[in-house]
Amino acid sequence: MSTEKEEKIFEEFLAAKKLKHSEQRLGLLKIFLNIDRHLTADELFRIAKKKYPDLGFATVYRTLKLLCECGLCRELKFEDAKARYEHLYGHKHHDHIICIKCGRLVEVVDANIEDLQEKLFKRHGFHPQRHRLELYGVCTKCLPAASLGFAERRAPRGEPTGK
Amino acid sequence: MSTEKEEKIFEEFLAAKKLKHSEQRLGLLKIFLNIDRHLTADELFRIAKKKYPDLGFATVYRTLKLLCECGLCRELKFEDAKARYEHLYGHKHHDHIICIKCGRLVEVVDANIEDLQEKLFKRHGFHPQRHRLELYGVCTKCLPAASLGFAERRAPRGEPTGK
DNA sequence: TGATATTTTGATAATGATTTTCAATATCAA
DNA sequence: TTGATATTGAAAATCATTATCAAAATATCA
Repeated sequence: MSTEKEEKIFEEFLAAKKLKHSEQRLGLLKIFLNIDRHLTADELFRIAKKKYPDLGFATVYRTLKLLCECGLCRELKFEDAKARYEHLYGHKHHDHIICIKCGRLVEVVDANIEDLQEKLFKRHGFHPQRHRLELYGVCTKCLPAASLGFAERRAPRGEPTGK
Repeated sequence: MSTEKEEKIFEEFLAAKKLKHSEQRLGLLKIFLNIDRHLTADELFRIAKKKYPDLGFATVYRTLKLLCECGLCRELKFEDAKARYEHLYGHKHHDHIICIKCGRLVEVVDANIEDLQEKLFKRHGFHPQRHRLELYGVCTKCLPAASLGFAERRAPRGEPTGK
């Protein structure tokens, strides 16, 4: 997969901040861009460790932070403790619907909702910066189970259940 | 302030769950209901400690969890690490606008947005459960400062700046 | 009431994700 | 190259939140 455009963005960002290019940084970016799901720092660490056996934990966190700063990555914090990261490679702005039973994640885009959010900002005299919208519900696959009386089961610490 | 109705809800919830009534639990509820802002567990702890010098940390967390379960309290997780709690005493459902400069918080209600969210749930075959909407922007008070070139200053760990 | 069983409590240790520290190594500019 | 500076991995530190546990409080029922 060609990720040159993103690599260039990252390189330029590093240069602009007078930071240094490094094997790990670029390597992590490539690996990250080629995985199309929302990863925790730990998941990315495990995957990247295969290619870079010496890779350290902290480097993953440090690099993800840089990627967020230059707009190639977005940090998501759902209802559980750990942060997840999604890259913006071939994705436009979107919000998320999360199934509270199986953890399934759907990306949604809706112009109306974006417009309305802008209006709310204006109405309260705020200069819009960003927003976060998460919809929690039960997906079709899980609905039968839910209606069989498991609906009240609580996911541990509000974490999207399952995988 | 009369919080009898809420106290009754809590008592009945405890009874239904075969839990015991206790001085601390009711005391915390009263203190919590009489503060009209979004508290962290630690803030509530410090405040309640004045009335109950022996109060322990864990009890505050435990009680807040119970209050959430019985619907008197809602846990909020903004972009920083710690959870905040708001009671639903005299408040209907609302979302939040947060100023990323000063941390000011505004509660917003908008029927259109609620409707649209329902539609999104339906469109993707989800059975709605709850949602979370947070709008991050810069409030009027902070706009002059922002436009003076401080706009790029980063709040620590994404936490709403200031107090 | 009082005895007993069960919960709750506070203090403290444990947890788990993320950050910091620091000495060794890599990168860059001249 | 060289010297200055940034990055790295490992390990320790942080910070919010939870679990543990013995003592105290509360409920049950004889």
